[in-house]
Amino acid sequence: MSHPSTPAGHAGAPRRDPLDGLNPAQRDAVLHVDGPALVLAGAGSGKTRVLTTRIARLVEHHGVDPSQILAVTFTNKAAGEMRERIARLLGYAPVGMWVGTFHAIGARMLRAHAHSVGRTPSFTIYDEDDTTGAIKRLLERHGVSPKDTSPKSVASAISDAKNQLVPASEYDGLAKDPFAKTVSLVFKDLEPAMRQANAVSFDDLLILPVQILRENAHVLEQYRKRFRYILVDEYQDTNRAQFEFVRLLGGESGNVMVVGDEDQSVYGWRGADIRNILDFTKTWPDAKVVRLEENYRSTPNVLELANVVIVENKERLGKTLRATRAPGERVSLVGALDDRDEADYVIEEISTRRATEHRLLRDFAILYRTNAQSRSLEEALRKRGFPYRLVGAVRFYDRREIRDLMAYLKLVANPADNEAFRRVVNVPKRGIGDTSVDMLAGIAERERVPLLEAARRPDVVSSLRPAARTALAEFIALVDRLRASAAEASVDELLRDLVAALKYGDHLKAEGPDWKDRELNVQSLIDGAAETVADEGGEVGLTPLDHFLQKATLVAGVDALDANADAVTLMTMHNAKGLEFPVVFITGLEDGLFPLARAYDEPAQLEEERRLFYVGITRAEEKLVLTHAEQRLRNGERMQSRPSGFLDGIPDGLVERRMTMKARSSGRAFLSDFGGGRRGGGRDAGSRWGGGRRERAWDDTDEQTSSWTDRAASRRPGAPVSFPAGGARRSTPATPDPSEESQDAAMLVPGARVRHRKFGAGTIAEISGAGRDAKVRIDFDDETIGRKTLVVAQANLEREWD
DNA sequence: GAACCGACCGTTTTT
DNA sequence: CGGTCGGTTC
Repeated sequence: MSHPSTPAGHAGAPRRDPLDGLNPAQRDAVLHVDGPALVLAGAGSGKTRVLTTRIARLVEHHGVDPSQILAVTFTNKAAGEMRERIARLLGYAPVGMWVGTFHAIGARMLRAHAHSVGRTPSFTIYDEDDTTGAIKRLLERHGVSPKDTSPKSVASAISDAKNQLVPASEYDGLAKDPFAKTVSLVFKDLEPAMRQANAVSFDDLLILPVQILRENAHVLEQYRKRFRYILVDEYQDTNRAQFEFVRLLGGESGNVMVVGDEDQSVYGWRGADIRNILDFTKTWPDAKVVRLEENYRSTPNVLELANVVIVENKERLGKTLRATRAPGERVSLVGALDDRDEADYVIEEISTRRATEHRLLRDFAILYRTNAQSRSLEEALRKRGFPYRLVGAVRFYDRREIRDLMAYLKLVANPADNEAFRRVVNVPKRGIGDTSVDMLAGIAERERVPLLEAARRPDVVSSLRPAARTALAEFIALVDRLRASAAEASVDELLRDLVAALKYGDHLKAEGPDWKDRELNVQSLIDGAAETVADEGGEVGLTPLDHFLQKATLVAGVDALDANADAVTLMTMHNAKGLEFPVVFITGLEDGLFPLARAYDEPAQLEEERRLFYVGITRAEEKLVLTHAEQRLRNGERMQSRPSGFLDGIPDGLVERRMTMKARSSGRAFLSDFGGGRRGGGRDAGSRWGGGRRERAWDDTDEQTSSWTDRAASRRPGAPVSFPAGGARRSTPATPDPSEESQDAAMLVPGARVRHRKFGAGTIAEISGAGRDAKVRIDFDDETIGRKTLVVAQANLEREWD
């Protein structure tokens, strides 16, 4: 591969020494050759440069064959960038090196050993929906209604177990409460069912390779020999299974270099275990530890804020970012009236800065905690006519038309894929509804064959209506025909064939007015397929279709991010990890939203939220703007909010506080107070803004929230305000029905007997908070349930009179 | 079996 | 508010 545009590609021209310009710590890490190493890399400290330079050195100076290197990244996009940078350093693209996400690498390994876990190399990767669907079917088989045990919660319980490498057999022993028992039931059935469908889940991509490595000494030996050097990026986000994978492959030599930042660990909810990085030196006691603390990305102002924020956390190895750049603008903290006002402010600010600072739209990123927040921002951008790219919310591959066509392809690649079969057997409508599919499923289960096989049986066919009979025959014929051509045809050819045979265009037109967009999506799918065929994965014995499906299933939202487009970027802070922008807005800094309300209970969760804030802050190169709104539309309901607790510890002078025009003219007491700095006065006694220090329990804040809400309500009669208490999940007029309120209030007394839909009867032990955040601790009569803390507004409790 | 309608529900983050 | 699911009707 030649790189005519990169200086490194010029033959003969002396390449700059890659070690030039590295600071001592970076150099230390780069020059490390054998043995384990932990690189604690603060945000913006040049860790990618360290990783790529080290790999290039291993190849160039230590005679390591590229095929002996395994590099794991967090996203496919990061993998692509790493490849590119290594190629640039070397002056050529290395062959045989494995660079990819854990999932992609796991999939690749699994293809090679599919037989040993009862799959063929053409196995399907079930996405979350597919896996949940399969679980739903198993629940039904056990006569469990998906109503009282949601398949999703079972799926996530199983996923948690898998990520911690707890097998079904072991889980069974641990299952105590009724829910866990149900989970266990399904868990045991899941692997056989997945085998039968020749499918694996996302989690399986991690745990099956681990299983293979554990159970086959020779395979393990083979991979250990092959991967002499292992590098793992974003190590703080690895889970137990990934840890074990690395540990196994690392072997005794332990040529494992992990790079991470415990302050940026934000995937605990997905099973990531921050201990992996905190305890790395326990696993490898002789590991070399390098700290990269010099930050090349952000101005001192931004960094100082980042440090102030993160220092509140306890679970840290501890490091402090040191600025290398010249001081820039101060960080702004802006109070807005509501989410629309906030959005308008942000877009206006972008507009101004673009004009006065000659910035491109792609220099701006707007970050938020939850995807739902993108809406008002998008609206404001559209109003202005600013192009934007939205990362993550609805992935391309999640669109219905794409999923349908992909399901056809999956079924073609893997005729045992029952989830795919169910999805498309009646798309477009061909008269094969639920009853027919249920009948098929019954036979398939009895005969232990996939649905598609069952559909071929004569007894099945004869019991269908004539119309359905021919329709089913045609469907099978189509799948068979595509399957025959899949061995040779390219994926885009297959897709074109499929779309024509289904008259898919007509189908889309019949489905609704947005068919033009959807048709365009189909076209991009075909175009994308045409491109994918071109880049070769280097695996043997697989069809282009297999390659395509695997890649498509494992793409993430960020992977699609086009760095060249001149557009404002909108995304969650999770998605922003690893990215940087000259100007960054972090929006929605309000209690209950960021940090999310549910994080209050658990200190660990609150720390994770704070780390997420830290990630957001450190995305900014030159200018950071933090915003919050007084009220916000959430679930179609107006919510009153107060500024995030994260803002409390920020000293005056570090940020410049402002308000939008609307917020100022609305003249709220707390906002003017807020704008004037952190003096006492004008506020309720005990207000956080009244100068209290940071070390305060979170529990005592609820009361203030509600008292403030009440005050606001009384100040502006008639204003729609979300009201406290007892499952009142709607906008309530400022004068709520008193009977309703008192009833609810009467219920919330310690000692009162209540009944919960799922947990049964119990006694209230304790009450905390008020309003929407009110929580009750209940001792349930059922001992297997025991004591639980529930949010009143969600628990739907009934008073039990006895 | 399909189209329509209303109830419900849920909202963190993603490979 | 918006999407999904289940039930009802044709």
